[in-house]
Amino acid sequence: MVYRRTPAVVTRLEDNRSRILAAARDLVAEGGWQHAHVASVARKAGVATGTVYRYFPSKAELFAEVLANVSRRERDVVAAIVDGEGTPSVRLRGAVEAFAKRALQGRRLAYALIAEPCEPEIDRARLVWRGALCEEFVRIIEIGQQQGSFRACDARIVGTCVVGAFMEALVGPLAPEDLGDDAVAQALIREISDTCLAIVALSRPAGRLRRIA
Amino acid sequence: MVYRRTPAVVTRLEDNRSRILAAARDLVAEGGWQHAHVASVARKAGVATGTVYRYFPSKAELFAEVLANVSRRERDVVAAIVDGEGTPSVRLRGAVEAFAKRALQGRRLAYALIAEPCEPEIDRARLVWRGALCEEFVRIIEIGQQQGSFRACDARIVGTCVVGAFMEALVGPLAPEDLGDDAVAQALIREISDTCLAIVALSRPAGRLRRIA
Amino acid sequence: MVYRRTPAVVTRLEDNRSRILAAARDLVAEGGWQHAHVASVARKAGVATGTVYRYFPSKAELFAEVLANVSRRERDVVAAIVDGEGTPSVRLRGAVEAFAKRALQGRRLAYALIAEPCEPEIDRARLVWRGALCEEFVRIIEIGQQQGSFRACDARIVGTCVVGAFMEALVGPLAPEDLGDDAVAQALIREISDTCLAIVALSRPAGRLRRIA
Amino acid sequence: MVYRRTPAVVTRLEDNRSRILAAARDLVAEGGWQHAHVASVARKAGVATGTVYRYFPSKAELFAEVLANVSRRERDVVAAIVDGEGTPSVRLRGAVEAFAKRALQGRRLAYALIAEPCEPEIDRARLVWRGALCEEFVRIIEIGQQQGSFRACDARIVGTCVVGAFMEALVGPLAPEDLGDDAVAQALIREISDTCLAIVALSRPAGRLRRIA
DNA sequence: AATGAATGAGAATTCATTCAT
DNA sequence: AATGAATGAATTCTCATTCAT
Repeated sequence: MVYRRTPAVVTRLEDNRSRILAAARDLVAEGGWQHAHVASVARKAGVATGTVYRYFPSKAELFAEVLANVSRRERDVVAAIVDGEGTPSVRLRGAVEAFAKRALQGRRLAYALIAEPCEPEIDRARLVWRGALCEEFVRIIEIGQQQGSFRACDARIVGTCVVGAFMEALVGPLAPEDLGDDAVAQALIREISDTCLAIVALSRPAGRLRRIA
Repeated sequence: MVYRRTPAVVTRLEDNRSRILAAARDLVAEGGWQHAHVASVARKAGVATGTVYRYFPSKAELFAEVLANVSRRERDVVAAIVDGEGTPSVRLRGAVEAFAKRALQGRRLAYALIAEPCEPEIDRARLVWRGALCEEFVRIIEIGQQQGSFRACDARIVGTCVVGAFMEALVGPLAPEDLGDDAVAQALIREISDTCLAIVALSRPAGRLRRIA
Repeated sequence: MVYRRTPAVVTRLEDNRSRILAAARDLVAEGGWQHAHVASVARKAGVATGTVYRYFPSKAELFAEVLANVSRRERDVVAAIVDGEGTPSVRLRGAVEAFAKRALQGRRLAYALIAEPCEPEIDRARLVWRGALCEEFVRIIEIGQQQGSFRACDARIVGTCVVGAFMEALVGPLAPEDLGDDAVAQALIREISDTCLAIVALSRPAGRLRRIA
Repeated sequence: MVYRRTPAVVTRLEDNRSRILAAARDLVAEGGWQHAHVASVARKAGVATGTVYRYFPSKAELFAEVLANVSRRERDVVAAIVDGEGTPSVRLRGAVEAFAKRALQGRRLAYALIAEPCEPEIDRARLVWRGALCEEFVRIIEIGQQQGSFRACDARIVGTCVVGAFMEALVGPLAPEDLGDDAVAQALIREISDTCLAIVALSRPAGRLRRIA
């Protein structure tokens, strides 16, 4: 009882909590939601199953926090770039490439967190963070529009398209699987960031050009 | 044997199989894979659970067929447009808009079939059809490139981006939910098809233009 | 209705009944009771599942009849030998060898009918026919005892032992599997019939001899 | 972890595992494999069905262990006698009688474990232990042959016959059912062991004696 | 008489959550 | 605070039997 406030125990508690979170994250990174059972998490964290429930009220909330932790980090990285130096184009390209590089390092995790839903409650958490990530892209698009670098468009919708485009090409089920070669990965990232820039580029789409001509 | 040829029985046989398929599809359309249990399908189809197994060897094969049926239809619609008349730009825009219109009519179903996985076996079927749909977009991009209407790029990657872009904006978790208003839906579709055209448009990306200039 | 008595239909009925019985027997001969489903029987017999129930009130009664048919034939063969010519020893040996030869021609069937139980109701039928077969061996033992050729013993118990001995060696799970070679089969049958004769031979068992000596 | 060493918990763990095994064994002893369902075992053991799966990965492995436990004990008893004192005849007789006495105490169980198959996986376990038991009888026969006490024969085949003979008379479907009377049981056992000795006795089979004479 | 689709009770197995220790 | 065994509802699949046609 008294111990509760002693740093040692707090550390211990935090230790356990962190280890459970880390174990959960690693499990998702390895096998997606399919194998992310509470018992597996506990085993990997080196605690008893019941202990998981001392720190998290339910499986869903545990994994929602896993998702939030990872997603927040990605969002922050992107946000820092959006708020950084350079033209809107440079920043948009930088944000896409930064996200891509990180996602490619842990694609299974990225896929699970981004695209692979399972329980509705976890899905809700995903929605929040996917929205937060998208928001950053909406922001840079709006900045670009204000500066006259990007074409006029509904930034919210186009931002969603940008996110969809690079995610699908990076971690979607149709994304190339053999990215062991760094050069191949670099080329993929380049192509994707070119594509995302094209989405917001000033020039009118080809279809309209013709019609006008 | 003899009965097989009587229209009444043929109808009846087809009826049940179709009703099971329809029930399965509707269930997915309503609640995603989460609630797509064999027992629910049977109840909704008005048959016994065992009857489901007369027509489908397993739950996975039933839902794989649901997925294939819907997906094939979408793929065929898109393919017809890709093989149709008009400039590559007109055709790409047409394909995107046709898919969008249809997807918006049953977004929950579209989402489940496109993005929401569950059992690995069903997932495999999804992959096939998602790949087939993507292939159509790759094709029109390549046609556009050959005719000089679209920019030089890796058609496969960019095709994936196009698919990701419009799917995310249409049925992804960030897609707008209140599309009851037809005008709003029309505007969304327009914006998405503009965006997809922008992806392949001839003009060089804005980011590079600046740098060069 | 009227047709019922016309020979053609009677033939047809008998035809169907026989085909169902034959199909059932063949199925057991191929895969034991494990795969002896009513639907499989019907398919193999070329009739509808429901038709099986026109001729047999239940699965159990169908297979009980299969069992009875085959077993009766074996019993009759053995009975004929028991009632035939020759010394009791010759007849006992003949009966064992006749049974063995026939059993080896269809060991899966023999095993299923003799040793592999499944449903209690079928088991009851097996009991009857196994008893009938055993009875023939009891008879020949008693004849041998009356003629002073066989040792004094409880013919019923020893008859059971004889049946157990040759069945175990012939179709039991420990029986040799590779009897493709006729010479090997011949040797096995010889050894078994020697053994069965030894069971009833006049000489006192070795254990007693020693003690007396 | 810590608890594991406290006797109370060890007892408890062992208790439940044992109770499940005992319940499974009793269920087989009462009704054979027919009524040996996981749910019944759990009910009889006083635990939830899920608990069974904490201790055994599958129904088949649970019952395979039941079978192995009982069979190993029987095999060991027989092996000890085979490796014990006395002439081969005395030992063979002792082994048969020991097995018989034990088998008569739980005939339904003995029958189920010895003869009544059900699931192929359990069957495989049975085969192993039945073979192990048989092996002991083969061994004593070979010992007897080496010492000149038993007749020349294929020990493997004749060992199988011995096992078949006493099993059939003891627990086979033709074995007498009313063995409540100890005297009757004693007489049965005596007759069976006499018979098994006769199988290996030195004297030439009667059939041959006659012919030669 | 024949058909064979439909039935539905059952059986095995999983896993998030609880709770006595 | 930690443990981890126990729970049991939920889910998929099977197959003997029935019955409308």
